[in-house]
Amino acid sequence: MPAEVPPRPAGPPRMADVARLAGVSKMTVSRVLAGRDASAATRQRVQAAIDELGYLPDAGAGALSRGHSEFVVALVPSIMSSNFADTVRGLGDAVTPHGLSLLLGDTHYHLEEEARLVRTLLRHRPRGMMLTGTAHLDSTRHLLRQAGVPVVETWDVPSEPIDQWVGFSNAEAAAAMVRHLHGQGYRRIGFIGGASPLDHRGRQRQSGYQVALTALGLAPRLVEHGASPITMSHGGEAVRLLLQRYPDCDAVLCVSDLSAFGAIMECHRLGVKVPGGLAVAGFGDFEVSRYCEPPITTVAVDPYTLGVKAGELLIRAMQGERDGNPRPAGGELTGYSIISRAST
Amino acid sequence: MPAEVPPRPAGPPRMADVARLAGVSKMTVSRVLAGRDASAATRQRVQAAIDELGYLPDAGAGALSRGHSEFVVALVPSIMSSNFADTVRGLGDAVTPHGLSLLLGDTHYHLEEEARLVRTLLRHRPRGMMLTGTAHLDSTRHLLRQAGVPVVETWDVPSEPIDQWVGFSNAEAAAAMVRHLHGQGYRRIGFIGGASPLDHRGRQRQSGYQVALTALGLAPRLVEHGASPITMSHGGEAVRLLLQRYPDCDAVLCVSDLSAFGAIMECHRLGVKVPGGLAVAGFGDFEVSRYCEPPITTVAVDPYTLGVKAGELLIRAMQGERDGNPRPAGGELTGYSIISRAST
DNA sequence: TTGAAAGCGGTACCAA
DNA sequence: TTGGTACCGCTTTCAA
Repeated sequence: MPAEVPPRPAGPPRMADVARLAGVSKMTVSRVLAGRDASAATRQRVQAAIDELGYLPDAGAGALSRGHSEFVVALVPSIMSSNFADTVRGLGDAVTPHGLSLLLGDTHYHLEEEARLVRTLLRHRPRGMMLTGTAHLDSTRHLLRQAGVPVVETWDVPSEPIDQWVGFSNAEAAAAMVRHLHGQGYRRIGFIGGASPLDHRGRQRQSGYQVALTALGLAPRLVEHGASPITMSHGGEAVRLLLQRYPDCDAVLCVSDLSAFGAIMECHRLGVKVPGGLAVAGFGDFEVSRYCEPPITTVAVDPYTLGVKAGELLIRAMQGERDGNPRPAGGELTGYSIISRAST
Repeated sequence: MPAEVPPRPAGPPRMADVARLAGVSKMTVSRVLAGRDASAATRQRVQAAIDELGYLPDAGAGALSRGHSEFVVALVPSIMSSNFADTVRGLGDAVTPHGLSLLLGDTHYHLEEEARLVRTLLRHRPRGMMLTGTAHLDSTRHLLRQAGVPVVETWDVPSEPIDQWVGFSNAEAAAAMVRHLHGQGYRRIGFIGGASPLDHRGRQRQSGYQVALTALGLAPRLVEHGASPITMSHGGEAVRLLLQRYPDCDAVLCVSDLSAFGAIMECHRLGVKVPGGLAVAGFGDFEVSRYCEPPITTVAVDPYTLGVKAGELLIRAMQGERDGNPRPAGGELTGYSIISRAST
């Protein structure tokens, strides 16, 4: 068989192919695609050519020419956490209608990995970037500021914001739960958290617990156990340690609903009644807390809306850049609410 | 204040800036970045300039010039499902070490949305694409085949594969669970599934249940309730319906561990003993099934490894393209296992 | 080992 | 309303 001479190096059809088939210039094709001025007849011919060839404009080439991409970055500590997944979903729902696509990065709760991902993903010149949490390496902050890309930090209140933010105070929310338990009559309130210093939100919750407890004149009963992400099994193991070290505990606040659930299940096995023997409260309002037995008292924080709001802030920042307006600084404090259920 | 004349239209530093600062040509910078031939002295000067300017190469421009991008697409029905999130994590862990970034799409269990996402994300000329499930619109298949991008379908066994695949037979796995229940002595086995025809894997599990039941000479007891994604509350509601319609049920297989958990919690409330009054089995081996009381008998399918394998198949296909080898067709059947716990 | 020129696939700008 | 040209930032190719 004789070597065929390929007319073109194969690959998907280009705008030039469409132009040729429609008998117009590339520019006219470009205009039709952008929905700009073109006669009805031309528009139709071009559209026919596009359909026939199955032409899809190259987003990268367009971005290079236009000067900006169509990406928004979402960085989460763990996509496996339904909480963060929900925030990503909210972000997606907010930005995809604007023609933007989501670049996802999972930092695995490592600030170094976060820095690496920021570097890598910044190379794609995203229109905006959502970060989870407010603890970042200096190099990350520096990179982000220098890149000038709109940033939204979420899930916490930054003491030193990179740009915009939307979140709530994990410390205050945990403190509110402590006061709630105190209001219910509990006095020997323990805390089950993770052992990892990297889980900044977990540390904040723990510190809120300690501050509130001290304010009430009570003594802390603390168990730090398990690496992030905190799981149900961590909760089960931690509650054993708690009951061992502090047998007089009448209530415990867990750093996450996952560990609260694990703790309650372990209590079942140990023959400890919940809430009679030990009241158990969680954090995050996971689905499991609503449906388990007993349902778990928790702090609800609405992760989906957090993501939606982050997306809206990014969109607004993008529009501001287009219109030459200064970036709207500051952030938004979102609420949390104590949901009292049968576990306390 | 006199109008300043901007030397450049601002923006991040370009390769030309690095070249100027280092006193070399763009090409030399490009070579240093690619780790190709360059004298040690030059290499050092260039690196110094890169560091000083904080230069990050533009990935889009590079992709345009090189002829291929650095993206892999992950399409899931719902990022909120810890199962699919785990697969995305596996895919990420497999491809990011190769310098690739994840473009995420959430189809919300809609084939039309999937088609839309495939269109949009194909415009970024990804190196590979992971799809969840094997049910797709014809237009989606057509688009993908025409684009010639390596595709891996996951979480099921395609009867008409688009390209490669890695998964297991949801029908067979459900049938195996039915046989397991039968082996435990149960004879009046019900099934709780979703009402949505869009959840193809759910339908497959249901059909596997029916086939196995028929083979055993037993009569089906079916409840279809709730839209995808199936939640814990769906399970609770469905089990009420089941016990109402088929009060003689001695066991039930749920389409997901989530609904199994919801069903068990509802049984607690109804005063139905599990497994004494009703044995409950799930599907998916979610964390909650391991730690709840009683622990749930389920089908384990290892979603993380599914993602890793999908990533490896894509990487291999990419390498094959580079080396001019034909795309390795076919797929990989992954295992599942019945995990017997106290709920049955 | 290094550099100059061309071109990847689009869009902005200006002219017709 | 349409087309030509330059150029976005990088890599490939070829020559020095």
